[in-house]
Amino acid sequence: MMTKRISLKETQRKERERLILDYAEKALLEKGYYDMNMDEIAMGVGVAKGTLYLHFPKKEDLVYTLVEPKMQSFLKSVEEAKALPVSPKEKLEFLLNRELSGAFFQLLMKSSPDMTTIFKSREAEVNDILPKIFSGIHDMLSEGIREGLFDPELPVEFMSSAFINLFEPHLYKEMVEVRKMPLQVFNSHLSNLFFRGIMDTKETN
Amino acid sequence: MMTKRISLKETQRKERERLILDYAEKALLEKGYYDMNMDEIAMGVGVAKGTLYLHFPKKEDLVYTLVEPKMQSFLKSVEEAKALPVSPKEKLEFLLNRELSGAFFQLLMKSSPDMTTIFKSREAEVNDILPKIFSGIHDMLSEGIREGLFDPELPVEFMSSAFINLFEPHLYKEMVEVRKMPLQVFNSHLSNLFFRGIMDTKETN
Amino acid sequence: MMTKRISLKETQRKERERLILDYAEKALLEKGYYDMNMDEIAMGVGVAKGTLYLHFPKKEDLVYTLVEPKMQSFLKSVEEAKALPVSPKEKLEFLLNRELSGAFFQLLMKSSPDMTTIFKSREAEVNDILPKIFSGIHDMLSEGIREGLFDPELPVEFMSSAFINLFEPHLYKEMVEVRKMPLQVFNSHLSNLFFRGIMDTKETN
Amino acid sequence: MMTKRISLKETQRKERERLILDYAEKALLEKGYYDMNMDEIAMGVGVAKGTLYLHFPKKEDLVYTLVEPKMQSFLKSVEEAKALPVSPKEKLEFLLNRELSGAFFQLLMKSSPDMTTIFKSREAEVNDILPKIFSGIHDMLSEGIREGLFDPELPVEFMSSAFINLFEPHLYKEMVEVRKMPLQVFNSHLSNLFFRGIMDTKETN
DNA sequence: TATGAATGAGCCTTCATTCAT
DNA sequence: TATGAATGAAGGCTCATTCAT
Repeated sequence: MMTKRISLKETQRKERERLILDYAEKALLEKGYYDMNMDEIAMGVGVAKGTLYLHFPKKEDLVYTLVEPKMQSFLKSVEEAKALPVSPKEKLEFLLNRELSGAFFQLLMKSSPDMTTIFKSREAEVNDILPKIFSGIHDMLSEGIREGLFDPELPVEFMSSAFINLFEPHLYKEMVEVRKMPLQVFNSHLSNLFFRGIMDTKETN
Repeated sequence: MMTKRISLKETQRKERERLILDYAEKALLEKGYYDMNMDEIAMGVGVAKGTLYLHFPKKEDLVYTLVEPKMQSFLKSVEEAKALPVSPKEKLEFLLNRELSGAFFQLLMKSSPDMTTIFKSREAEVNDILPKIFSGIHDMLSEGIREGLFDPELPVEFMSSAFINLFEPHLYKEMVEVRKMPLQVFNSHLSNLFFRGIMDTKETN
Repeated sequence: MMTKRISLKETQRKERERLILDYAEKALLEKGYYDMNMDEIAMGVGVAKGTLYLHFPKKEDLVYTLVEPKMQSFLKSVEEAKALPVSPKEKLEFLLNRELSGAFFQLLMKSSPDMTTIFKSREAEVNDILPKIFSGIHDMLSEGIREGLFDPELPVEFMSSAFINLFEPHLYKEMVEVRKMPLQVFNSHLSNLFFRGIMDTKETN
Repeated sequence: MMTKRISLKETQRKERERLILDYAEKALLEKGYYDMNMDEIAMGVGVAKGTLYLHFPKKEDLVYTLVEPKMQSFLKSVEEAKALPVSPKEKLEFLLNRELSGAFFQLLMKSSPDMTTIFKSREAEVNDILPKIFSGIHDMLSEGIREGLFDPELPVEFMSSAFINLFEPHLYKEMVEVRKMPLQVFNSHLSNLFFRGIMDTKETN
């Protein structure tokens, strides 16, 4: 019974935290880090300002809490992709499929000047995650080159940066959310575009 | 004589405005909209803070004045490209070559949440320029499809968004500024990647 | 039986109140009124914050409850001293001995600007106790003057303020707590210093 | 003329700063560090809150700027006293005369728990001044003992702490400000009290 | 009765903008 | 016209106090 009550409270706490994070994510995406303010979030969620600070000691922490699991999930997908017993192209396609609609968000973040502030305050943690993501992708591309699938004249860094760019949310938003292109179709277009782009075509010539 | 003096003053005024805009551009790129502040810009340019407000009534106006000519120049390039008596592919390559190193900047801006604020305050003007840019690109791509060059299965909007993404500054920065890849090489990789990606390859199969 | 249970509860209540007061006293002395906060006290005592408010409706009340018995005890000592069948000098020495190491604390309080806030909220009570303390000391000093022991040229108010100053905790802290001077020695130095200072020495000349 | 204008502005600036410091000193003495707030000071001085921050970057700095010159002036008096070609007793009397009515204030500060905060933020500077004050007084007292004037049985630290206590503002306030005892008379009572207290009286016995 | 999550007033500080000189 | 001191609205954060459980 004691346990039940505790877990009830804990549940409510998590729920509240979820509400805050959801609202904050929306605000962050719409307004950016600086234009979203703690008052407005409190209002939006329907709690007092102080309550936010029970969950997140700083504004930075709230935002980082938002971003961190997305980076983690992305990293996890990268690692799963790498471990698949398929061709590098299929691995990367798996990754695109898995992450395009969801967690790509963090990469938007990385490009925003706002995010620099946040990431600076968590440098150690960020430096633990992001490089792993990049090197995972790098590995898959290198593998593809070694196997003669991808164009050896394109530097791997070029490919990986271009690949990362695919997760940039504007294209996704425009095509899937605005123009209602089915996600499947969007994914296949995107991977076609990219893989035809990096394919080693010399044998064809 | 009167005219001369005025035009002298006017010249000085323009010069100063140039200095302010140059410094502000650097600051904006390095720190983003919120972390660049008017004090710092005044200091950096070597004028008093009040002087900034003689040139730009709001911080927003300063930044918009920064972005606007870049959009205009981009639009001009689009129109020049369209008018060239060459294939659509070559038109788009011309555009890439012309704008990659310079004015793509504005598109970074557009993606940043900060910029939303700025653009909102100038909605009318922005809505006059941006759609023309997109439709210009759209036109060249459609032309390419009609001529059987580009894959008709890829929606034009998809192609154009992907094309716009090429100007996203991260890839450029990483490859050209950090890794010192020559701009020529970078351009050719980029256009290879893109055009192989959108090429109509059915005949090849 | 009813009474017994109540008194048991009452005992526990008092015990807890004691714990709170003890912890708060330490915190108050170390950090002052504003840097000691209710969270920290609750934590330190091992009760919930709300519990503090069952005992003391305001932070001010907690602190006043701390100070008040010390003033009372000091007053009691003054009255005992007055009633002793010995010389005024010995009465005052008794008072020094009795109170130096303990309750002088409240007087530190009085000098701190923080305490002003506290005392203002309890003006009536404070005005009932402090004047009695001062007049008790005043009486002993007057008696000593009348008996030709103390210098009649020194105003009594001067003597009494100087005497009160002896309880100022800095000297005590420095000598007894930091330099480990035995309390006996400290007391005798202090009373020597004071009484030689106020002694009527004309007859010696 | 240029110079004149500059010095005029500078004069006004100093005047304003003086007003702020004066008001802040009153507030600090009346309410203590925490109960005095920047809003109230701005209001009281008749400037906007932001203006305070043109003069003092932090609340702490404002208060420290208040306290620092008083410590410096006290130190200067100590050094002047030491250099006088008179007896140690007369040196210390000179110091009492000079500082009693004015700058002793800082020592009140030192005892207040609030001040701890301020001093912590300026540890280096404070540690440069305060020890010099104490050692200067210490030297004069030691000199007096060596010359057989002061009681060699009283530890010098005891004497010096007691001497410092004389500057404690309560006695002064009560006698001079409340009871209107002339400063001269107050000083002579005080030094009588103290010096009779520490005098070496063995030869008399 | 005891708890501790929730509250919100209040404080310090920043910075775009104004305006007297 | 150019200046830069002055302004004050707005934001992040703290903490005494309340109240549902």
